[in-house]
Amino acid sequence: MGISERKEREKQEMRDLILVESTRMFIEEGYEKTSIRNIADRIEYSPATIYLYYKDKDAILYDIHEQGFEKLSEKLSGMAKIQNPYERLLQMGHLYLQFAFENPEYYDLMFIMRAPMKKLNEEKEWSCGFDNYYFLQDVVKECINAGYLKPIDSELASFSIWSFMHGMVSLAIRERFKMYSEEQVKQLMHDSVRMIVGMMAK
Amino acid sequence: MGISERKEREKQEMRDLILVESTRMFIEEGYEKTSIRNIADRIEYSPATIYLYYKDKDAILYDIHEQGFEKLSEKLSGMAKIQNPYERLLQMGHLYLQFAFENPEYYDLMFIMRAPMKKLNEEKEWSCGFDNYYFLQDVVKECINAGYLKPIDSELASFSIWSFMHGMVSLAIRERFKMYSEEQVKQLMHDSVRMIVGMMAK
DNA sequence: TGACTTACTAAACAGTGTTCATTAAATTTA
DNA sequence: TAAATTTAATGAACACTGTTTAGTAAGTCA
Repeated sequence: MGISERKEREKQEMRDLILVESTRMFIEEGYEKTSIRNIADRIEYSPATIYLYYKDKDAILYDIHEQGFEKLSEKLSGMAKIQNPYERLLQMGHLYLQFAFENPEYYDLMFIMRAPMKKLNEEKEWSCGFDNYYFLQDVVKECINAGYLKPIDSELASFSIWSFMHGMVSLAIRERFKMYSEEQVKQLMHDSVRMIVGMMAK
Repeated sequence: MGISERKEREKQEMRDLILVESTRMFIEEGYEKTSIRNIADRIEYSPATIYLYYKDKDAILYDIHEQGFEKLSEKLSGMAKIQNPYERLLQMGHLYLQFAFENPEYYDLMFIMRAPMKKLNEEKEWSCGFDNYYFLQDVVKECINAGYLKPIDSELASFSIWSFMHGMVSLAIRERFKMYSEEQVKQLMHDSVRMIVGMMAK
């Protein structure tokens, strides 16, 4: 029976088509213009068809948000080769900022918007978020064990570092740094990473 | 001419009525249920009437967001009596967290949501935001001058502290701390403030 | 070929922010 | 006081939104 397999394949292709075009619209045209009807127009199907492949709009946003985490992981992978864990931690900070500036819409979806989180309140846990957080914790632990950072609680340190990084990025993305120019904000952010991590260093 | 003054007064009263009831709905019923039509129902006027007193929905949200800053200022005023600037800075941090936990909807509007910022892209500057930031800067400067904090750049330090505080709060409000219970998050936050400010101390 | 299943959609529902012509009331002018 | 004018308020519409459902057309199977 090759037919049912072809159908399965076609169903997956349709889901992909919706996801790819939704993502493109979300990134290129912004959240405002990404409505179910606009997506339907783009893929040349009726709005109702989308609901045969995705439960609701939040489910699409959840999948896009997951893709964002894949992109972030790619970005951070360029950091694994650094031997010194303290240098790795610093680089991780700078790459996080770079990711946020290069993909503000993804970042918004991943860490600020409410919509994608609604999906997992009922079903699954937020594994893509957990993975990155535990990854940070491991680097911090390594830094402490190797004596690069003060002997602080690694969980508390990771919590603080992530909060701090996210604070800078989200204030920038949601336009709360109006007292500074964009250039100033970028400069302050990178200086800030050096200062905060520097203060944790022995 | 008492008539034009009475009219002026009535106009202001109507604006107040809209603002008070919008705020009540926003805080009690949440953002979802605060639509122009719902507000109109509540004040027993037609939706179109609201547009005679507010340019658009964002203008209402801007005024509510300003009220939030007043509430925050009140909260922080309970900190002025502390003589020691380092203790004052620490207390400021804890009060900021307390404000956010007691008024998450206000906090969201003040520092996360895009809507209220749209209004001031054309007209004025974000003075209520500026005031609080400069206030923090002053406390930090005082701490440095009095020798409680390391001789770091006060602007960079304030930038970092605010970012860090906001990061914790906004990750909590937008439900990104799913790896912790609510109690754990609160504990981590307050511990975190002590640790970060502690590391800036001499 | 006829029965059944699947894929798709037009149309509707209930909601949103916003605008505008019209009405009714208050105020000013003659 | 009566007429003219200004002001305040609204019903109804516009152009959207996410979502559901009944109905159609095409593909698959017996």
